[in-house]
Amino acid sequence: MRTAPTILHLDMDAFFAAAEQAAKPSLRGKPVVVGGLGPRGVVATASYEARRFGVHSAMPMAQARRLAPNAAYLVPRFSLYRAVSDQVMELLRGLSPLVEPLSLDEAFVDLEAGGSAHDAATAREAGERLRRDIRAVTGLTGSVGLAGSKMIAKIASEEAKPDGLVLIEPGTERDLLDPKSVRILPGVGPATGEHLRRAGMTTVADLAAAGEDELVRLLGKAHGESLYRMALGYDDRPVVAERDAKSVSVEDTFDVDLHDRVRVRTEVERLAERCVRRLRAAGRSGRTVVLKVRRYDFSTLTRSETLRGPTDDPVVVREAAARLLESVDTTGGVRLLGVGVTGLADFTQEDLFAQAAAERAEAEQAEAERGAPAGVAAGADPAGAGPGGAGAPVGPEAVAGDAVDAAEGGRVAGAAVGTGGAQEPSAVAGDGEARTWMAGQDVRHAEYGPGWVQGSGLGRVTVRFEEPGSSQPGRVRTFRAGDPDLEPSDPLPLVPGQSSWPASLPKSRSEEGGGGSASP
DNA sequence: TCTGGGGTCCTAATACGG
DNA sequence: TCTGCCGTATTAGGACCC
Repeated sequence: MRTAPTILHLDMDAFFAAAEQAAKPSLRGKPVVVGGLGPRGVVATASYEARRFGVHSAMPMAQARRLAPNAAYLVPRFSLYRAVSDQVMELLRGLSPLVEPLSLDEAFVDLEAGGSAHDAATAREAGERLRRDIRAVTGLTGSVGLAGSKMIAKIASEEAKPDGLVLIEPGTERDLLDPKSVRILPGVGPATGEHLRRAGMTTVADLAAAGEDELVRLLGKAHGESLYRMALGYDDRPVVAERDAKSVSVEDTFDVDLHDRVRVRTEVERLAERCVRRLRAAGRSGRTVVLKVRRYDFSTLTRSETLRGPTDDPVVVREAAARLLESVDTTGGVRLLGVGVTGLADFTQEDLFAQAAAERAEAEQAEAERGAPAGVAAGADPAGAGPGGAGAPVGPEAVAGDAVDAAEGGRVAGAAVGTGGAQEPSAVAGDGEARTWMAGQDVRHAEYGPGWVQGSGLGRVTVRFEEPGSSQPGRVRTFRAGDPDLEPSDPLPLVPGQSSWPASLPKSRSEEGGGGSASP
């Protein structure tokens, strides 16, 4: 808590959707929905135009389509959002070295630590200048909250949306908080909100009036105490620049529940490989392997195993995940599988070789001691099998809607090496063969230049030829899906001629980017 | 056509060494 | 030797966030 409103919270407005609209002139002013396009997809971001139809994030895509049948439905392109996000974060770091990113589109900045503001007037000035700079560099709008604490700054930026700035003078926090729903406080979600409602508390003022003891009785010590402080507007959490990740995980929801035990096992192995690839890319290793299974009825269970030391060996993680799967009942069907690693450490290569060897030796010894034939589980699957051995390729079926797999269809093509799925390379095949085109993906045509996929199916792909700088909607043309003149391309800067735009987007990051919904 | 993916943090039960 | 207690890990689950 400080006496000057020098903590800034920036929240980009409808970020994914706004970036798509900036990239695709024909979508400006129209409802745009970004999210998973598979049968089990959900909305990641809806443009303000789409929100008017009642579409909002986390809504099942099917419901969104019913509400706004004429909106543009696009798969997320994380490479684009990351590039824009990098530009924005760079501007924030110009204000202060103390920048705490919360996600691609949100961050706290400690203006005081950066010397860019010391009172309300200078803070407001810095905030307005930031908003102008963001618009100039990215073409997008962001909302800014300024306050003496993180919590209030975040609530202020929410108040400022869209495209505004709100400054809360320290000392006036409770005027802002008191009438609001308990749900605006961080940590109060659907469950806690309902809990509080049943206890007769719906506003923040109700919480403050109830007192700390009552909240602790209701919600437990940690949650109750922190909630009481928040309700009074007390929050002295500092802005923290760098925070190391504490876990790495990957998961896939399947378009149709998996029933085949063998298939479940191959999927777990694929996920383990993907997880390790991410772990290694981050230069980390982990000690605890976690398996996550969501069953047909949406019940979720996790199983974990802690190793004797951290590892980044794919064999070790895969085998641990497979062991964990043995203890899970999957009859009835599996909706989602996930593999994660926690207890992260920075790794050293030597340790890991030793670790893997020790791990295997120990396992074999254990088997031997039990009198079981050595290495039934371990030996059955030689290390060489690799990702290629995993699972039937996901068949991109033109019929049931395109967007079968990972978010970044287009760019993934350029990075097929890094992405375990056997299906992606199909997009990179140069000729005749049918390719997977994802709604929204960037392409370039040898004759017509840059454009984006408007739709695909039945061996055809429809492309609109326009780019961020175009002043009006571009022409639409349809090609054979296998047209050799058409190829995936990287996103262009939203504001032409930006020197801060990554010249070549980092291919190695392709592993992230959710939406991965694998066809059975 | 119900309900993504990648995280963090908290709690409670249980195990274990002393 | 048995029992109680304490602190620490491990494991599982759940709430929450974007």
